[in-house]
Amino acid sequence: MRMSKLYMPTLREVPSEAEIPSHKLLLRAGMMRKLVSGVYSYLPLGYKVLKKIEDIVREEMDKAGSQEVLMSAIQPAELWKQSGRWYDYGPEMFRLNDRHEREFCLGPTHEEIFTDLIKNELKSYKQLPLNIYQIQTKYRDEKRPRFGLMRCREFIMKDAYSFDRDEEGMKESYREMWEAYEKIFTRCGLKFRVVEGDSGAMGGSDSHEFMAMSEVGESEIAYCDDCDYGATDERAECIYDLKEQDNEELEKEKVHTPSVKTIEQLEDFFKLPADKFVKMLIYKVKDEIIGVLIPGDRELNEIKLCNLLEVPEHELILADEDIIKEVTGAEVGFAGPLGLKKDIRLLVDSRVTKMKNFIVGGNETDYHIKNVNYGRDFEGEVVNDLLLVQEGDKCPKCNSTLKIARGIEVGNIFQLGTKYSKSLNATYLDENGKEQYFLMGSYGVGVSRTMAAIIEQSHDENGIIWPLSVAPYHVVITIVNVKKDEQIELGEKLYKELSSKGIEVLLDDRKERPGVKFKDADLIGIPIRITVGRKANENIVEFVLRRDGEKIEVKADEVFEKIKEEFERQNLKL
RNA sequence: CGGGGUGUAGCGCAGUUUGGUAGCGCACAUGGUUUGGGACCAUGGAGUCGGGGGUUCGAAUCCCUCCACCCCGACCA
Repeated sequence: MRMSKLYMPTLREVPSEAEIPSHKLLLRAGMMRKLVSGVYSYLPLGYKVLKKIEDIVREEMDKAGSQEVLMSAIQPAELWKQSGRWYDYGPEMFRLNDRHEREFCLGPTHEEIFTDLIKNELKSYKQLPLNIYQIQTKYRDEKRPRFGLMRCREFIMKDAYSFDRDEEGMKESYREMWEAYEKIFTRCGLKFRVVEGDSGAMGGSDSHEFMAMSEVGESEIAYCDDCDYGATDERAECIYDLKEQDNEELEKEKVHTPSVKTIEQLEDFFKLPADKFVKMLIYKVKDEIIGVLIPGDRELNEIKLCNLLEVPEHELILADEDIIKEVTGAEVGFAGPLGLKKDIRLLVDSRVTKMKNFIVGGNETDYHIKNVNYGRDFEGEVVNDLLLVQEGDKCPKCNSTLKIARGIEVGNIFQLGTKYSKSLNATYLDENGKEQYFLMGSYGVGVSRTMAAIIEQSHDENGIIWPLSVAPYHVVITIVNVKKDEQIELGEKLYKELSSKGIEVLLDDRKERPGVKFKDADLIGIPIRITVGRKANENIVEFVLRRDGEKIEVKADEVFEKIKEEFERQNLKL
């Protein structure tokens, strides 16, 4: 491709809407433009990258035995009503009516549609397992689209669905997808971790998330360097040793604590560390009031609480002032398990039962009670673990120390079980002619998000640094001065030669000053640059790698070999 | 959806406090000089000042209202 003809509107200045590197660089490099909030148009360079990522996904899915199909983005409401998700999905779903007032939505995901597709024709156990996928546009009316391609309202996703006869088969399909995903993200050049996820709203049992490690990631994960354990913060099991506790239970005592409400204020007032306190959080779940007791130095994990109570997250509401007053008889900040005005369900994190002589709110404004002990002074439903992990907690697998990091969720895999086959009545006949529900799995890759994740992990102050596997072009030939015939001739010659050998080449034949060309080449992140300049008449050019910027002079007829070396270094065939 | 902020030429911004009819840099066009890391000079084109309503002789500026966009929180590929 000749750059004089390429539609590549690069920007010197960053549009003020962009905050993170991938968003800024995609705009500056002329790879995409915003249409409206959360919806982007892909320009030639950006679309090329997207297609490269798609092709990697496609190859690995095909190799794993999945078959590609293409479904519509527009879906009838009926199927969603059958699965119940028409109501559960909420305002995230783009809904629309046709001229006959029939209801539709723009698909946020395709479990219902895939299940419906196969259920009338996939009838025998002999046809199983089946795995089908598509690469297609998804729509989610996000509460807050942000960070460019990171959280969009329209995005490109690969979604796959497996259908198996039994649990064992489903697990096998799951494992195959796991392996395919590891290959996909490795080929995209991403540093990633596979972590346990919370299956929450998708239903089903086991799930894992593929996290591209990045500071700007929206998910927090806990992981272990000494083994392969990793989990999202919502899911991670929280294990830690309590500090040494008193041997004897002391007599409890009411203490006047005027206006001392928060844990920090209490630490200050009592001159004691946060782990000597127990805090009580009060929640409203439907019509029930629930008190949750956890150690003062820890945070509650609301997802774990939701899973325990078997309610969706939006039904768990932190109690307001009025409810707290009603339950405790005191202002906010003095809640405790002793002497509650109302009989409420009390959940107690197991760690609290092991603490001795701790301090709790007195259920009376400006009072706390010290030397409180579980069992002697109060009782409740003991729950093993309701806490949010912290850096330094113990690894549940190997007892080593956990670390916390941020990640971009670029893929996930779910074991769905029979959730959708049951609600949509999708069955096959087994050897005995008996109807059985399919065991399903669903597997997503955020294709457009992966593009952003690659940039987040691979850029510098000058622009993007694409790995060869997804770069829009492998090589850019920069002609320093287009008024010099020998430079043009050599550039053109190399352009033809390399192109004919299967290398994707950009020829910078623009009538621009060299500085502009170098800046653009760096910005758009072409992995290899061949500079044709001063020594063109000696048949010598410069070979530069975008990732380290080191320049070496090579003879023009050795360029191909040098390029080949770099392909090999990046584990690519040429 | 709650909290905060912004909206003036394609992009980045000034002008708004104190009303007087719109400006700077980049980009774009033309001519010239330049040519190894975003050149310089000259000339030029480009604006419903987010929309609507109001106050006023007069509104980018004051008031009301609607909208869009961005950031922080709860959700997800």
